[in-house]
Amino acid sequence: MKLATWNVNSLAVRLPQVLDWLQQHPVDVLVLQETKLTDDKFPAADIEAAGYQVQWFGQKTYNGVALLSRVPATDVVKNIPGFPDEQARVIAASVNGIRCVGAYFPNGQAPDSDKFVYKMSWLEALQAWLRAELQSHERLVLMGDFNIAPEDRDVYDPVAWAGQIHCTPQERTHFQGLLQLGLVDAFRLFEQAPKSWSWWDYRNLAFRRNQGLRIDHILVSEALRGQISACEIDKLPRKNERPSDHAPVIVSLAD
DNA sequence: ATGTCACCTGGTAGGTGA
Repeated sequence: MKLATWNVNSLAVRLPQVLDWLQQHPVDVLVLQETKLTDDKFPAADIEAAGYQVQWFGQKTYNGVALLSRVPATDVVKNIPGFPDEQARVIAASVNGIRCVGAYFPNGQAPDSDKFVYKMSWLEALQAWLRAELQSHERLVLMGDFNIAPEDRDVYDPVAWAGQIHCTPQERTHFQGLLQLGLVDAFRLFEQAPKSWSWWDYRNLAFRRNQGLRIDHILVSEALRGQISACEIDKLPRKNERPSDHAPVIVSLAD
């Protein structure tokens, strides 16, 4: 079984690339972030024609998430229960006995901004909810755009980025808090090339220079850890014409 | 060089968010 996450930065723009990518990588589950579509505009028919079930949860202009699956997803949850939020950031569902949580974590903008305060409270709520969710769902995968680079080796220039958004101690502490729930960063279960990133700024020729961050992650629960056989970032879509600024991340589970 | 992209409003450019 394969699961993947991809921040597509507008599904209206990127739908052809998503469908192409699914043909090349027929994963069992794909969660999307930054669909940027209201629910009435979501291209469900095109996705279903490609052989996927789909659940979606969006809003105008910003945010928006979706969960695609080969087999029907059940017990769908949208956003964090008990955390009222006007922003559409989370979609969760059970697929093949695995609780799949797709999330678009707040960006946070800057450590001294109101958006950072929101990011911190959102992270608190996420952690509390996942702690409970793990009680009832031993086999759980949390994946998405975390907007957190967990360690300096996840940053192309850790000195320049020290204390900056995605790299603050507060954000990194929250990431560690997720690990302390019993989740593990699937990417780091395997030997990886140095300077492996999942996001490159559109500016500054950042992709050509490989100046990026690893901020898209797949965390798996302890009950699944022994089944994880691979975790990779697929850089190829970032080379497309009109690419998303993020690359997909894929995890493979042995049956 | 903060050198781009996507989306909005309200027009044919400017602001916002990432």
